[in-house]
Amino acid sequence: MSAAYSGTHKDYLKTIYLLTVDGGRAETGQIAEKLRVTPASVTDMIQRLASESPPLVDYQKYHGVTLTSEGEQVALQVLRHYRLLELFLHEILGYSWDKVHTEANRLEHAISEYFGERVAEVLGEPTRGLYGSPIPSKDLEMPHQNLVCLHDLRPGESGIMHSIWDEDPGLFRYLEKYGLKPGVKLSVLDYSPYDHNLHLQVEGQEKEVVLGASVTAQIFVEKE
Amino acid sequence: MSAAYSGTHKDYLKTIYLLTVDGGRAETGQIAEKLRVTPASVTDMIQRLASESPPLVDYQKYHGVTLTSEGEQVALQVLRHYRLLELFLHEILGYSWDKVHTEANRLEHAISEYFGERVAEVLGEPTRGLYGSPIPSKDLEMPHQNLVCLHDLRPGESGIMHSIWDEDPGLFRYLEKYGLKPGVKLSVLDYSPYDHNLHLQVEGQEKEVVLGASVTAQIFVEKE
DNA sequence: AATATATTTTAGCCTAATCTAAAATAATCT
DNA sequence: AGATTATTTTAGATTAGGCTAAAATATATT
Repeated sequence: MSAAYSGTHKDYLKTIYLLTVDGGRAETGQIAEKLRVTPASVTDMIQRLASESPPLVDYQKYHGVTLTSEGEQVALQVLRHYRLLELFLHEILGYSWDKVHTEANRLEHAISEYFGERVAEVLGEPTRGLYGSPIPSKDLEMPHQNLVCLHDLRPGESGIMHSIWDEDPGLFRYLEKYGLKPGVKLSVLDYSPYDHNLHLQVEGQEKEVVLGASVTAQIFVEKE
Repeated sequence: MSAAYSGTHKDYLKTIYLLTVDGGRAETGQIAEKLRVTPASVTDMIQRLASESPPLVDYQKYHGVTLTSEGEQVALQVLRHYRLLELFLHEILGYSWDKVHTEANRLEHAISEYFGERVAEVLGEPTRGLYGSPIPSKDLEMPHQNLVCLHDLRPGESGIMHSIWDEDPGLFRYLEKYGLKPGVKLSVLDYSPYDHNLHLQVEGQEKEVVLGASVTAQIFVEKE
């Protein structure tokens, strides 16, 4: 199936995917930051990705990139492996949240297709990974979901906590203290337009939870 | 503990270790063959390994290398990870014998120290891997064993099948047909000096097993 | 001991992925 | 609109690891 793209190629494609799921284009600087390389290196790599045949990205000078459908296939494949690995490290090898990220990244470009599928089977073909992140299926379909940003919910609306942007373990642990973890139901009690705080009723919590905009902007919920 | 040597360095060190356990020096050509690179590349790499500080190999031009004790530490560390991985792939992920080898090799230089130790724990801190290969302990001691080559046993002597040289899955499956696998007791019934065949009594087998020199030279047994 | 063969080393070159510094372009602010 | 600031791209260099072809050394054979 998938040709043998280098591990580095794959990193770029995964990153671009993540930066463009919401529809925009991925900018050189953003990619550089995520990948911790210089913008010059990104430009370089992007141009190589664009001149593969078939091209893996659509590149417009000074205006960032999007994935072509070929690029997206590769990205989804990588993302599948990556998220399976995260889950695997946590569930089978007992890794803590914090350690999962780096190790999965390193392993990601070493594992074979076969390894990925073995892991998937051992884990019971999961469709959700850590932090509730969606795992593309074997034939690279993203599990359907009606996700909105918690920040955009208003009083009376409710949903199920799904995942957090950026997979930041620190934030994750912070939210856990308020009973906020993937799968938990929540509803919005109040919203104050001045500070953009949201007052939430969280399933299993007595007291209401108040979160600021910088936090709610990070949280995805599946709307009911 | 161990500095961050590159994955390629580690491959070389592991290979050199395996080629020198029996006391000799590893020759450029042998290393090249195992690693499937040209002899020129090997010379190059060897020289780099020799000029690390501290040096990882003892190199004498035109006369191959041995590991320094620093090099051996690294090699044992790699070997530990490698053999843990092999076992892990087989036991936990259900890999067949044949597939284990390549995947373990690829994974080997991607995994962290921590990963290795997690795997070790999940497997129950094993001291023997696939094919009965010895796994260095966490503090890099090789499990003690009184190994001899089956080829050197004579009528009346006996031992326990331990492992095969080169970890060739094909040969391994062949031997399995005669009940010969790690842990099985065997004794030598007869030896013919003309063709160097050995006649064996194998535990659990009715008929005696006759093996040629090219096969017995590949088999290690733990002498009683 | 001299030659032939085999192995190892050197020398020079290549590619992928990165970097820095300078040039080009885009975005922002008065 | 023009000037300043920020971002992106180019150009040229570097490093690791590998290659080929030719030179050096060792080993084997007569």
